[in-house]
Amino acid sequence: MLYKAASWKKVPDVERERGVILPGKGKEKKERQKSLMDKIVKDPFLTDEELSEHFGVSIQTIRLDRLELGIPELRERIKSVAEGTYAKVRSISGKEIVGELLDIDLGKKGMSMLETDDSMAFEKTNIVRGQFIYAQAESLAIAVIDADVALIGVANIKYKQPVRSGQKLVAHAEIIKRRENKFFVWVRIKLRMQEVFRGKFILVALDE
Amino acid sequence: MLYKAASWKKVPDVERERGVILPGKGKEKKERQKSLMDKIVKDPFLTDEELSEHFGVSIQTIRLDRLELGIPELRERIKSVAEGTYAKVRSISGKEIVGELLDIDLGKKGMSMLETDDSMAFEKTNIVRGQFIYAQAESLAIAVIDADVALIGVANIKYKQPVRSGQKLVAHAEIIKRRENKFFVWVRIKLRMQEVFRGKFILVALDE
DNA sequence: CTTAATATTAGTATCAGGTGCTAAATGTAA
DNA sequence: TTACATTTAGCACCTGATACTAATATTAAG
Repeated sequence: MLYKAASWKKVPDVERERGVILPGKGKEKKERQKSLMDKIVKDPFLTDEELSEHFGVSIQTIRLDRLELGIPELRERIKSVAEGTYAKVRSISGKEIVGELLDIDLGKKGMSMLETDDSMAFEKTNIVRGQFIYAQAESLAIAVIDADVALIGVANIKYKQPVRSGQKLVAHAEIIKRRENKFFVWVRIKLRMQEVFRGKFILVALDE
Repeated sequence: MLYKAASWKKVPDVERERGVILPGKGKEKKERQKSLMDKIVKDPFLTDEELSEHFGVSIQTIRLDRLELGIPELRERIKSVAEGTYAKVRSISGKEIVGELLDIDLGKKGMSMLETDDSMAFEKTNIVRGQFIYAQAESLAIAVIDADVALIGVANIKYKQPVRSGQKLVAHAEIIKRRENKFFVWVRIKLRMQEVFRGKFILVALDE
């Protein structure tokens, strides 16, 4: 789920729910509230006004519903999305290196560090998903190439050990060969002394 | 960079800068503004009030500085962080299949579709980054395995054609061999009739 | 010292998107 | 008809701003 309802604290004391008799309209209300929760989870950027138009009820009703459901106001929702994803984006964003660039010698070699966390791992086992390790390796490989844009042509990779969330991964990349616009890069990722990933990338630089 | 200054549009016409004579205090101002930009880039969640306290100037001065630097207000900054990352997280989130699961025959084969967008691509060229294509392939490969958790052991992959943002990718995965807890999975990703990715994964199922 | 320009601070009106409260209107089932 | 749930309305207030005007330093140069 993108927008965790569970993270909304301070659900207010809603005395209304005590009511023994639930008149007919209760169904409409319940359905609307269910649908409302759904809609906001899918798109937390909706204002009460937009929601009231969508459901054909007044703004006040939407506010009551949010109160009963413990859904915070728009700004808090946006903030929670921003805060919740701020760290993740740092490590997976296509814009930059996945992980932190520790050292780089353009055209030769580079080094990066990735601090893994729960968001990158399987929930049950805390084992970090391969795609994040791959992304660290790929982005470092691209970074060491001294060219504007580089694409992966071929990759040969091997995961040697599972990585648990919370562990710090250090990646080393080295350009071992170059033929015209083709770069051959080796990337090794270590967890302390142990190698957990090894990959050979062939990258193609595009010049425009 | 986490928080793109470049994405802040509508830099206002600041006539002040025309001034020929720049008195002494100009240095303090410039330094403060540089530092201000830095601070906001590092932490976009700071209000004008907090910033004014930090720099020991009035809120108005902070506002003037923001105006001159083209930095939007707090709420817009938070929103931009949230919006900018919302799509990315959805498509790369470890929780689910990257792309949409179209068909699955557990233990045999599966099919998924990924609609690429700008957030997955290089800005200059619109070419989709390999890690997203890889993530689609990997997650589908894991999905077809009829086991709780599977890890990638080895992967042999090849990107055959660049993919532009906006294009729809259809991935087919097929288990071709199984030896105990090791699964051999082929994944092919096509863009219409053309194959853009081909990979062989060896997955290891973990049972606890 | 005076002047002109810059830099800073102050104050007011206004806005969006709410909260929190009270009160009234509108169902609806018994 | 009544009791209760549900919905709507209205108002004061809040935060973090914008937009604007005006006053007050600060400072370099004549």
